[in-house]
Amino acid sequence: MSNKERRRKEKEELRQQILDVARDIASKDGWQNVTIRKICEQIKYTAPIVYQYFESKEMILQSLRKGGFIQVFHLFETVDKKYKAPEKRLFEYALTWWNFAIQYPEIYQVMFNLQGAVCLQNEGNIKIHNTVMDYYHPAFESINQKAKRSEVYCLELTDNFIAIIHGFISMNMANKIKSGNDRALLIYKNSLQRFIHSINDINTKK
Amino acid sequence: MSNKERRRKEKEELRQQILDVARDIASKDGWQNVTIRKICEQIKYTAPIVYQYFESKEMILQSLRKGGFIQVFHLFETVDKKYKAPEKRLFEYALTWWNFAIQYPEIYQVMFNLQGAVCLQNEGNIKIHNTVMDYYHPAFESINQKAKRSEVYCLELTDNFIAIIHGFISMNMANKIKSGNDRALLIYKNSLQRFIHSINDINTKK
DNA sequence: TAAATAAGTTAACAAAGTTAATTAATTTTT
DNA sequence: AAAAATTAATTAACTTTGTTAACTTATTTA
Repeated sequence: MSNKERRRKEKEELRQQILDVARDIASKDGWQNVTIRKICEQIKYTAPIVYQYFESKEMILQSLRKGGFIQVFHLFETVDKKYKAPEKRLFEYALTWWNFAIQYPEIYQVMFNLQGAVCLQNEGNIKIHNTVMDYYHPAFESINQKAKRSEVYCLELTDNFIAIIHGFISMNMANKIKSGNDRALLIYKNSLQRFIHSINDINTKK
Repeated sequence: MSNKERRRKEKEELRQQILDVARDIASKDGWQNVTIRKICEQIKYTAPIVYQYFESKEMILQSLRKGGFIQVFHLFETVDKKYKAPEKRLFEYALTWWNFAIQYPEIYQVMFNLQGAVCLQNEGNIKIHNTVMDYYHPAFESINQKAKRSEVYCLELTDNFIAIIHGFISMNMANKIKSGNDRALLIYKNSLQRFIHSINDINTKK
């Protein structure tokens, strides 16, 4: 019966391989160039095999998206363990996010429908974001602790925080940071500091 | 000879019609569903005709992108005429941008490779952004006037400004604003205020 | 060993972008 | 005004893509 076990493992591995190859092609040639047949070329099988593992091409992307969110979530947890001060945490969430996007741009693209990575399924169906992982939460908590204001207002700050992060990252991804690519991270950090600082001000002035 | 004139005009009109129909389909069904054949169905011609007007499908998108940048640029000029105070201008640029994205999401998508509008041609070839129109400039000027710091630092603030704008808009476009869609604009405005405010602080504290 | 199941391949479809060949319409030239 | 040349448009066809159906080959089960 370890035969069956082995089979299951092999299938699991092939599934993973499909995901890996898709990523690999995306990272080399962009998501437009990820095709079922190219994937199959690399996994040494013919095209219909893929459909034993994924209902459709879109499901491959979706799986990668989900994996991306889970991974970021775990990175956030690590930050939570390592840092306690809310402003430090906020800063580190943002750095984590940035690093993730730099390290795995293809995944970031598929997570946010950027640069030709189209995967509509969960526009509207935001379950993945809201239930599987709520990537807002850690940031929200920290802003909550720091701003000491109404929940509504903290939610607003959180949206603001996310917008800065996502804005910078996607601008950087599209090469639209004018200050130059080498300075991009520095500028990002300064902007974060400025934002976190502005929460302080609001607080102290109150 | 007014025959030739008329012909030229007709051609110009058909070209424009192709662009309009492409937009129309994108706005109704998303960019994934914009196909040459569907465009032709609506302009009452067969597919190869399109290639007399556009080298490729990508060129259609590119033309729309360019048009989008030019339009935003003109809107910025209007703001410049209407408002003189740098902080007011900054605020109005951002509102202009937001309104544009709300009014023409398809165009915004094609301008920034969002939501499946893929048009790579000018990744790298940033000429359209830099020479045809330099959408950074109006914001940059105002930040310059307001912050009264080194050029490098102002450029940095500009990047920050743009990141907030683009971050909010694309988050909103992807329905990721947690505070709720109706509150999105309000939150956006507050965030802008917070940013503009933070420039002030830096200034006065110096 | 025969029957049932699983795994994989080949063949084929439809839709998409694109190009070539061909026909229809118009303009130009004689 | 008729023939030649040019322009406009269509049909046919090619390639690539996602996807499915039909078929073949292996493997497991009885």
